[in-house]
Amino acid sequence: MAFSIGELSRRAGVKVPTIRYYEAAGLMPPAPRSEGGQRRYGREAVERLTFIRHARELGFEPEAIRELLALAAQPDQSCATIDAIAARHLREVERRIASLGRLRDELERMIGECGHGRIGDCRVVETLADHALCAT
Amino acid sequence: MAFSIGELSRRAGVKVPTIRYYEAAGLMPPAPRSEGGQRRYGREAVERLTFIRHARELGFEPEAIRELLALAAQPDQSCATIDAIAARHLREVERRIASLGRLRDELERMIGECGHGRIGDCRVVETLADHALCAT
DNA sequence: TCTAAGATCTCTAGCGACTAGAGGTTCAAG
DNA sequence: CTTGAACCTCTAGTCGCTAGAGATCTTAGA
Repeated sequence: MAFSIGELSRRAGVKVPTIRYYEAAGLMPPAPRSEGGQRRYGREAVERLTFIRHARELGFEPEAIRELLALAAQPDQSCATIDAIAARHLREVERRIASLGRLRDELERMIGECGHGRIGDCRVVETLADHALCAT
Repeated sequence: MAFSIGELSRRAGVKVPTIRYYEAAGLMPPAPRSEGGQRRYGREAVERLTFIRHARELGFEPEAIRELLALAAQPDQSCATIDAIAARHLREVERRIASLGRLRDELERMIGECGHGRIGDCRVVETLADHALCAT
């Protein structure tokens, strides 16, 4: 039921010192301690930590992650507050999906042309250089 | 035609010191200089720099960006080489799109429930905590 | 043509987010 | 019990920027 930081590290795929760092940075709550002062974790810690890792890999900054985590905790905030925050993140997420979609199409096109025996010209730079993708 | 680093900064939305840092880090090529030793840029620099910024915002590490830029430069490498690199990036991009798609759906659901006058429970953490999303 | 304000130059130092020891304590399998 | 792996805190280092300091270049206006 309660396991060590090493076990949490293995389950969530996050290095031990990084977990301690996240605690110090306020992304993870202070873990309860054993008699001897070692951190003990439960199932929720794995979920929270895995979420943090995925969100980081997707390019979200700690501040944005903090806000998403707060959304999840939602300590009886008003509907309007939650709605505004969620809507803002939704727009950002949609922008990213659009950008990645273009990059995907371009990579697929290149690979497709490769299959037909010729080296297609690569336009990945042009694909993601589009200013329409900028945050406004 | 040839403009300054400040102008490039404005056009690409990247801070001046960051541009110099990218040059030192090898993400941007060494810029040609004016008589007095100031950097001068052309249109391609804006595209390349904007690409780098977008890719960074999407969570790609400098090493991955370097590889994508190399793909774009493609100095007559074999089709197989290009294909392998592009395919690897394609898989990664598809993983990200899938993750972001889930997050989008979850945010939409929350906002939808909000519109119906109640505070929906937030499952964004569970949404991105899924281990199936991990790089394998 | 000259000049002065604003850009740019290099260099060093700082910050955020980790990451890697050092030196000491706790845990748990045998 | 013991003992070795895992954990603790603390300091210091790396990476990707970011912010000065002090000197030089550029350029618009007199």
